[in-house]
Amino acid sequence: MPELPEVEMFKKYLDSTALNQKIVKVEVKNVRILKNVSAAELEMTLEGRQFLYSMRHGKYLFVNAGDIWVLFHFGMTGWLKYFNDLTDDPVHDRLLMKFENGYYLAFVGQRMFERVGLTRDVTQFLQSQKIGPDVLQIDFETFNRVLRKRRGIIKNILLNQHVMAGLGNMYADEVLFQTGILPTRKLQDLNENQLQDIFEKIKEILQTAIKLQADYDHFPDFYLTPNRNKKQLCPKDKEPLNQIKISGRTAYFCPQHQK
DNA sequence: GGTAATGTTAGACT
DNA sequence: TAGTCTAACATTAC
Repeated sequence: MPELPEVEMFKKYLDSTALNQKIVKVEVKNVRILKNVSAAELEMTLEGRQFLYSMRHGKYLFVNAGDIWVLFHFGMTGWLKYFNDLTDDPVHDRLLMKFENGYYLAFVGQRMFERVGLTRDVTQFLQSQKIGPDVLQIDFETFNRVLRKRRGIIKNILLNQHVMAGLGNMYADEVLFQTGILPTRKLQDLNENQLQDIFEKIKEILQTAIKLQADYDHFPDFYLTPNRNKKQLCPKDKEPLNQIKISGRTAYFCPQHQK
């Protein structure tokens, strides 16, 4: 689920459900998800406050609660659920917040890669984690400057949240497919036009994904993403995609259309 | 039962 | 020293 477009969906979900209501009870169900905070501190800090607004940076969601922010990172399997009846509480509920109106917001995730924490200063938090600029917010100059400092293969650089934040495994493959560049190409071997193309496709793909509510079953026919889990065929010529491991992650690509 | 899954990061390496 | 890369993390589904 959670690359940049999915986190954007979670933001919209939270904004439309859980804002401007007093939090009456907070329960950490599993301390493993806590980042730089104890269960007692998180619970005591949030109880009595309200969520006022939120902002997303890369794959992080920050929710303002007055002079403090709650940060969510959704790992591989995290999501949010707002509900009224406790019997609807998802199995892998890791953090449960109850509001004055009787509704609950659960932070859910099966694999324990999710994280929740507190910060008083979002900018400082991002700096401390060395998170790069949000990929939807940068212009080409910044993109180019940030990339040129790096070496190595292009896919790893696109995935590196210290370089720029938001792309994950699936969308990085999508960008490289649509730009016709092999995931194993070295950044140094790419020319300015190719970087410009990557930059533009990143924006276009992420904005399209957000518009389509990150539901890749409804992505345009020429997108790679819906194919990686299903037929694993290139949408252009219906030939089988190649599949290789890069730094432990599976990269899908079309050997005919990516050079 | 083996394998892979949308992510991050400690530690090894360069 | 700082950037790069791999393995490990935890759990479930196929």
